[in-house]
Amino acid sequence: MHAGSPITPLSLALSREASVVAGGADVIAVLEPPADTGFGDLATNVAMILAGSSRRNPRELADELVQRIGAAGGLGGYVESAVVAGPGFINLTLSPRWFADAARTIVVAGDAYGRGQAEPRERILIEFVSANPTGPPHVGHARQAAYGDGVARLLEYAGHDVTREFYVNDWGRQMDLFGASVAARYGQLMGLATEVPADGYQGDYVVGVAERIRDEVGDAFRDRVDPPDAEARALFTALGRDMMLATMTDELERFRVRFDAFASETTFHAGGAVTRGLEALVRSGDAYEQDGALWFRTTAYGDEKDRVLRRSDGSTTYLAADVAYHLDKAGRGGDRLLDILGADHHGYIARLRAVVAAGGHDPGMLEVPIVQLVSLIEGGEARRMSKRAGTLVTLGELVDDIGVDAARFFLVQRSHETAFDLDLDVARAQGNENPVYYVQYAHARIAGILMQEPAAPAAAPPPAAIDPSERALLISLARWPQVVDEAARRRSPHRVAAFLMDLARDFHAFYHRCRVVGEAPEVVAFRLDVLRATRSVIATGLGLVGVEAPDRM
RNA sequence: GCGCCAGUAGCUCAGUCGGAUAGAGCGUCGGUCUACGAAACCGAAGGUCACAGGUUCGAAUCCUGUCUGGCGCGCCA
Repeated sequence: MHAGSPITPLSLALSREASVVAGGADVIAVLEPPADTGFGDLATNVAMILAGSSRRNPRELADELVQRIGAAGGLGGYVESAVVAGPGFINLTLSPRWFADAARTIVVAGDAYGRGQAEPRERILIEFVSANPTGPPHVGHARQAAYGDGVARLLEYAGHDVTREFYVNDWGRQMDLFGASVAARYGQLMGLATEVPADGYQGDYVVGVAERIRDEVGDAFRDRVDPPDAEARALFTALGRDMMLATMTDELERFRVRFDAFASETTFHAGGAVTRGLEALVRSGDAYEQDGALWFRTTAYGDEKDRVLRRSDGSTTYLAADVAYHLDKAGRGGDRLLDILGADHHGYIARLRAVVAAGGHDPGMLEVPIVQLVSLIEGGEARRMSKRAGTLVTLGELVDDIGVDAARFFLVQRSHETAFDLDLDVARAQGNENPVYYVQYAHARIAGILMQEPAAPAAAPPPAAIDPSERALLISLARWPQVVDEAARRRSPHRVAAFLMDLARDFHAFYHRCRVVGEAPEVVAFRLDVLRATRSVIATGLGLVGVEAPDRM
């Protein structure tokens, strides 16, 4: 049951009849495309559902329901025939009037067709990508960005109030190492024999960071980097952080991913929020001292073991900052928190949930979708990537290679729960082996026809006959509101991509069987609506996965 | 050893709160441009849905067990 779908009136009318057959029980008849299009346009298993509760023969119930459909004038003239098949399915063949009305409805709704299906509407804070600003974003970040932004767009379209947030992990050991690495490279630029720490950042981009710092400060720190003093370390770390964060956001923006807010780990430390968070946990009895360290009793909330918040040397762990951050997020008054994490962080979920629960919030408000790994295939072989050796493929390189549209479509096409291999040869292809162009081409083709501005009569009756390809196309279009709803509820933008492939296929088949220009007036009128409706839904769907809908290619 | 995710066509993957003969793209084979864009369409071949039990009118889907792969199991982040 989805507002705006041309299937909904049918479903409601059928539900009324089914309730009567069931003796007054409340029934919802779900209408879906049948397994085989030869069976009809839509099918329902409602008789089989009723058979279960009323202990009656499903086929007998179906027969009765079919009679009532006939008596009800074919559900308002929309049903041409209804037949019982198989174990008790009812197959409906719809009338030309339904198809004409459906196309018109979608055209009139335009971009709003499918929008606002969410119930109830929520204020959702979605955090994703969140990385150490110690290097450029890589392919793994790209998948998380494509997924996180896809979910955000989907939730917005479904009617939720969404905020995209990037948590900057700009504090701690990794940042210190990064700062030391930058300082060493700066020293080398000054002609010194400084060396990047063995466990530091070896990538060439660090040289670039050092060069830009040299351009700013000149040789002022020449004598302070071998070894670097505290002030020098802080400066190189801070400048490096700013540059890398700027690189990340620039690259992500080029990838069509923008954030509404940034949260800095350093800020939580500097502002005292980390200390206050730990004190709150101690006060509530959720944290305790042992062996000189401060422990978070996460086992009380389902974790397998307790976790250290403050080490015996007095320094705080990553988790301590996340306590502050998540208490902050949970306390902002929204309904739901989404943390998009990579597969290597899934062991962290129980800890985050414990933070939310210990803060007195419903732990159910926190959802943590896990994005599995993506690897690159080229020439039939896995492309080796190592962060240490600096051979990671960056987001920027990926975009330069295959383009934003292909990158986003490929990365969001597969369920985030599945580790998958991205074949660069296929993604790079400009031709027919590339799925993203298959969908875009459908959009461009429609634009091409509409640009000819074919004339149509203002008000035309439905055409006498509807082609099978038109039936398939309209039924697909009618499913869109439900696709949006399911994809949003399940945080699964890949369902949008899969739908677009189906829709494009239906359109291309229609295109080859049905002409628009030069047909009878009522046929032209109908098919123009079909074209406009299809173009609108494709454009909307592509927009939800961050891909452009070109008028020509 | 424990936890999470996965195992579906030659390859990459959809489909998983039970429904009819299990799908798509790529690849392979064969057709289709003197009519709106052939970046397209039509057709064919290709499957023990990892395996074994169970639940029921009906299981790729739910339950149990087994096998295989990825990731994780730190006073790292």
